[in-house]
Amino acid sequence: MSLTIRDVARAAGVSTATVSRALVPGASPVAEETRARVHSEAERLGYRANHAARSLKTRSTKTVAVIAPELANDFFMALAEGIACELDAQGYTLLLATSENSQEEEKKRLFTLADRMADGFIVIPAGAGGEHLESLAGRGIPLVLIDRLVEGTNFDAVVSDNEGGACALTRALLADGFRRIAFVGGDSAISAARERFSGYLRALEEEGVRPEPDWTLFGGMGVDDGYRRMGALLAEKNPPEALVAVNLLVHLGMERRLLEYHGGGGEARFRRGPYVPVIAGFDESRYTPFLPACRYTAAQDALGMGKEAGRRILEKIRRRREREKVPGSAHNTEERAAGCVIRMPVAIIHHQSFGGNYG
Amino acid sequence: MSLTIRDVARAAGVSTATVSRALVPGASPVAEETRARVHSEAERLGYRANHAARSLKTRSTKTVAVIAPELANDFFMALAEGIACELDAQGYTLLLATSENSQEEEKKRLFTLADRMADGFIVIPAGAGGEHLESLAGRGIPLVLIDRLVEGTNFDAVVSDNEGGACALTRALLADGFRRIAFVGGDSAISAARERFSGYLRALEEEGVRPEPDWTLFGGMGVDDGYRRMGALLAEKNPPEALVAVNLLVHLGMERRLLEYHGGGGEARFRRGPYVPVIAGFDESRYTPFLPACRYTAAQDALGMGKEAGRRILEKIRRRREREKVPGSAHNTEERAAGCVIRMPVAIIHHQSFGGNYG
DNA sequence: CTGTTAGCGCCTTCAA
DNA sequence: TTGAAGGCGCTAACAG
Repeated sequence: MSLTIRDVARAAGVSTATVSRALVPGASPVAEETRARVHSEAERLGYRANHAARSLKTRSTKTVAVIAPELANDFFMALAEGIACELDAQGYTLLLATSENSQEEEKKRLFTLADRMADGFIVIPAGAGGEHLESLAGRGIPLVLIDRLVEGTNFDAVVSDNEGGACALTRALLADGFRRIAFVGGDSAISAARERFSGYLRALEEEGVRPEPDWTLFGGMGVDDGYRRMGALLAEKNPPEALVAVNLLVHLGMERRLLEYHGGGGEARFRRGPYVPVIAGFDESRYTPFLPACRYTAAQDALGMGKEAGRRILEKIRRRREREKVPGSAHNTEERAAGCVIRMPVAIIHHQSFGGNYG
Repeated sequence: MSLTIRDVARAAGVSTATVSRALVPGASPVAEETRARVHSEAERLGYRANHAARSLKTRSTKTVAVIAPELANDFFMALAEGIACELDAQGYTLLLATSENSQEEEKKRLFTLADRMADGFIVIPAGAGGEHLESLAGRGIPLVLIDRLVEGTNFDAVVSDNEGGACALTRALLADGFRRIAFVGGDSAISAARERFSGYLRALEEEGVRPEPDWTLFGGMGVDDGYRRMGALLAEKNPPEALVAVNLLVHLGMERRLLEYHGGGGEARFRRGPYVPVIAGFDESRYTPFLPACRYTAAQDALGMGKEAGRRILEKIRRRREREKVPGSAHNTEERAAGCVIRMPVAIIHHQSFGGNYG
């Protein structure tokens, strides 16, 4: 059916070996004239190399797999776009898959894609377990984590300065005079959530403020979770004046619950209501300016994080290939450098145009 | 390095052919006892089939490529999740790539992925041109469009009832008593935009209303475009009372511009301002309840569309394989059935809880 | 039901 | 600088 290297060889009057050499950039030397002829013939015939055959031979697919807990998530996809940007520049293809927020799925995907010989992986871990990741790394497959760390492991990673961001967010609320501040949402299996929580605690401690025990319960990372926790807080006799949301989804759920609480009848409800809290939340997006209770957000540099992770994985892939070139180096020469964690700064944004002013 | 089928064969005391037959589900008959032994040995050794070798032989990768204009887009990713859901169920892998809103990129990606032998493609076209798509289809590669059609082509497609949705949206505004209604955003290269615009026109005609010429200019599909168009409308001496937004991004830009216009100082601005329009827009999301001017949205069933497209592509892949089984059938037996376009209904949602009430 | 055999298309020593 | 030849791991005839 389709054209092979042999067709090109015949057309150009050379051997298949020469065609291969002429077509692969970094290959052995070929006479300039020959190379040109091969290229023009290949072009003329519309030859396209068979990727499977090449992979079978070279054991490389020029592919990096990215596994995200979900696809319909602005932040994760912004990370993915950053990664894609870096990979494209190097002729690599991005393979995007979802773990559906399940470690079991994550593991399956990971192995499926490893079988397909992805050259490397960038993973946003769905949970706390890291055995499957270790197992990949044990096979010598390059891996870098992004956005979240996995406790007890030592992988290279690119994450935000979650602790610092949450601390800054909380400090901003304290500086505004609030003392009764709750932390909403979170999941102890997710490093970003733990770090943000501890940043919140640190800021409070600095000011000698102690939060109510009820206000420091984790409650999940989704919209529903924020909705529920907000509902619980509304039921308290003396609710917090300000809130720190662990992420945008939780933040959104909280705003939704507040909207309902205030009766949803004309905007004046926000002044009329007995309870008007202020929210500071992680993640900035196109939508945060419209969230009524939102006063501060911590903006992560998702694109930058993605690019950084892309660079890291390409570097590891390159090093691996080099290592395997040298037959002398046994498998135990396997890169065992300590996992290097890059923390990217976050920017605190003050939303004064909307929600910041009704309090 | 890694285990091959031969290692398993040796361990199980059978030939490689038998191992292959035992491991592939739909293969030739194998004695139950043999199959069990092969499976247990494969398991014990931790054998994993080499995908490249298998693809090289079978010319199939069990992969469907999805090309979207961008990744960080809730609607596109919701389509992708619908597709993934269907593919997973059939043991196929989703390969997600982005065209970065460029036809040139779309074309490159398409060919790259075709070389990697994706078994089929689901494309959200970035623009109006369809030569590259035709070229793929000419090679007999299964393809279905989603969300947008390409003029002058005849591919299978799954789209929303854009015309009907926009018409319903506009009718709702008319029923509320508005007569001066503008259409904002759009791109003549994108079928969904054209269809929505014509739905808007139809509703107006039914009521004998004629829009200002300025109010029917397309102006792009992004946030910035909505922002700019809204700015232009604000500058008019007699601006429209109501607006139909071509999509959520444009809608968002419009809301942003309105926010600024009203001065961003406390919520009372919405009553104080001289100009308080109502917006009806395509796409429902978690955020639309918070958009102050938003009264109606047309909710597309993205998940359902994705699933439908997934089913369609798998069906085409299946048929293609069958067709190629029969050697008698020449290439011209190639499926040439008229492209079947499925139109999914949209739901009109009334946002009364927030923006709908201040007008 | 199972083994033998012959490639799939490409890259890569080894010689020339 | 180029050609010849072998094999990557797997599947699909064809015999047995």
